[in-house]
Amino acid sequence: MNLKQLSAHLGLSQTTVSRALNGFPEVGEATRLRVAEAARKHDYRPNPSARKLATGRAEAVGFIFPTDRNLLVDPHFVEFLAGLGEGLKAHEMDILLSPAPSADEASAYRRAVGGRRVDALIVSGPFLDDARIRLLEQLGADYIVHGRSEMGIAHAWLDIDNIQAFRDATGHLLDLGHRRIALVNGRDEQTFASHRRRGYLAALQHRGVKFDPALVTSDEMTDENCFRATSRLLDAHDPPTAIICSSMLSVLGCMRAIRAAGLAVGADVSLIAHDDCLAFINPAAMVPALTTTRSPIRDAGRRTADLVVRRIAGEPVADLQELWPVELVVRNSTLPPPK
Amino acid sequence: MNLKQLSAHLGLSQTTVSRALNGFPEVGEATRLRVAEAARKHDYRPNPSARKLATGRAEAVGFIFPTDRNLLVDPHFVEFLAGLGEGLKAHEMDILLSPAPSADEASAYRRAVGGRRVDALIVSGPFLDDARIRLLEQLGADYIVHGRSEMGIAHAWLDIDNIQAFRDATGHLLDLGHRRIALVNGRDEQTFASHRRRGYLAALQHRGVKFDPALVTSDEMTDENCFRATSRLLDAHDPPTAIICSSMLSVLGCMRAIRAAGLAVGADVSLIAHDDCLAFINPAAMVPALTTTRSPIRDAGRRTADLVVRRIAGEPVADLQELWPVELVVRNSTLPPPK
DNA sequence: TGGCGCCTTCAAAGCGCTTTGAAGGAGCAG
DNA sequence: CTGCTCCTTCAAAGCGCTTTGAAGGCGCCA
Repeated sequence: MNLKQLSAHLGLSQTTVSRALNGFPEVGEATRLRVAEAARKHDYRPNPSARKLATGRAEAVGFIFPTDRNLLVDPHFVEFLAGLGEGLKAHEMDILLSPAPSADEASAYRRAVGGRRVDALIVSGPFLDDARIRLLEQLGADYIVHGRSEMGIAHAWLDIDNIQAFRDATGHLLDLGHRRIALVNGRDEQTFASHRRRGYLAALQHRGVKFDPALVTSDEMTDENCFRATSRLLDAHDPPTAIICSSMLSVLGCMRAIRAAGLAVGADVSLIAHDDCLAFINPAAMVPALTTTRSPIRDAGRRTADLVVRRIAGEPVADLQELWPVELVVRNSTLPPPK
Repeated sequence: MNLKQLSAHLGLSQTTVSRALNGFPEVGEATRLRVAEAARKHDYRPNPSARKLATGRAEAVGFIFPTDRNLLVDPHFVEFLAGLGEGLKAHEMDILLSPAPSADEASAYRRAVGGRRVDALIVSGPFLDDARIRLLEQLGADYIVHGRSEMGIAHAWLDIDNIQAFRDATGHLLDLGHRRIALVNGRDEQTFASHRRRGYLAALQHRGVKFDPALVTSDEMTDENCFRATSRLLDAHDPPTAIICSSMLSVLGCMRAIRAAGLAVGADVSLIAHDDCLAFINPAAMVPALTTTRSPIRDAGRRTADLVVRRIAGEPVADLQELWPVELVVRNSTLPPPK
């Protein structure tokens, strides 16, 4: 059943039916009801390709994900995408997924934009200086960043306040009496890692605690890397009494390392991780229950859908920048340092 | 730059240019070269919506993923999708992602099919009796299953040989002298779990080892569930000396439970897990290195792309069924049982 | 030289929708 | 009853591509 058939069936023109269905004001109320009823009865669905061709919009948002980099963040992507999809559904938009190896990333972006397959793109896991953003800007494409970059290009973004989050986490540990606090962080080029480091430093400075560079590690956030980093930290001659880890997925590596060193999480070494609320990993159910900085990444995805729709509608990027506060959830893994 | 402009520029008709670009035989070789050259020079890319409208194809494959079920499998989806995307790119097809809560799943499938947004759908993580397959069959849609169902409906599928895999794993443990072998498995309704159980049983039977139902658990494969299941198993009066776990992601829970019971992985309790080769979790790097049954899920995704394209082209489902053997990789977590 | 067939190219008709510009009809003031 | 406005509906022109059916040009054979 297409528009032509439907309108013939109704004895109306395609124009009127189309307008009735799309909520234009110049259609009589009685007519609109008749049309809506008939459309439902015949399960009429406009052909998306035809609509796209006529309107020039793609009715889809592109998400290009690296297949060989940021390996750990995969689950985060999924959770974010779940939210994004939920949010986009309300706008009848789809997600177009293009996996691409990082070497090919640029061409994947070009293909998506040049091929008019999408109306906008989502940039995820941004770097302080991000080549993708530069490229999209140059191509004149609409996009929105989950996170932020700091390269002097104003863009639409939605980010959590990583600085505040890690300032609070560090502050909490300082309150408990810790002075040797380690930060097991992501790569420095990534904005989130940089911000977390800044928050950590700000808290130390605020309390006048001297910063020891040996207590900060930065690397791809894998379970293995965190295990090693933690082992090294604990083996040092003046080991930390508390550790803040940038990811729930890799904090398991920290916990293993703490136990492998014959220490107890909480009693001997306090532990905090950032929790994006991945569905399959629950800090409250760990032993001991883990103190976290918490911000559901799925909510961010859902909200990003709204922002991207507004961006496509032409809202200026300056109005499309949101910073979300992060909650500190204190559980049992943070205790005063041992005497 | 569109077809009209390009053909005007070349002094040719749209027909000829279109055919030249799409490799039809009735175009002179010289003309074809001229056209290809001009297309490249002007970076001409056909408008996908227009092409879709004209051909009636969507040039996209749909993937509907549950946002509230199978929580653990998210990372598997990503890895599979990475492969699928790689494979589809060669055919200039896209992946259309629709997250949907399981309650809404049917409507998501209907929307994808009825809305002609996709040419085919991928069904992932199938159940022995799967409502999605029933629905797609009823809608007359093309689809391919990653895994299999067993409901008397012939469908296209690509699956790994879970029966063989777990028969081999169990056989390996029996060879080492184990007799109390536990299986920490997924939910029984899922085909992969059912097959693994079958393989496990077949190996026991083959060696004449009596099956003890108390040694088999089946539940959603989360880290937490596996931790609990393993703890319970080890607490029982006649605990297993070996455990086979259905997932790399949750085997960490098993390892924690083994250690929490004061036992050593390998020396006290042998451990095998199935490894889908997720990028961020590496059995060889664990301590001890984990024995696994191994089959890269990304390869499966890549191959599925080919199968789905062939399905769309009209190949009968009977020709589109592939069973992949699974490799047993013996590492350090499987040793003879303690005396 | 005429006629046949093949190779190449073309004009034009869709594909199913949106949207412009215009027309029909009802209601009201003059 | 006429003329005007406003409300509703319509016919038709795209959107950019594919594909059908037809025609032009050429070599070849008789």
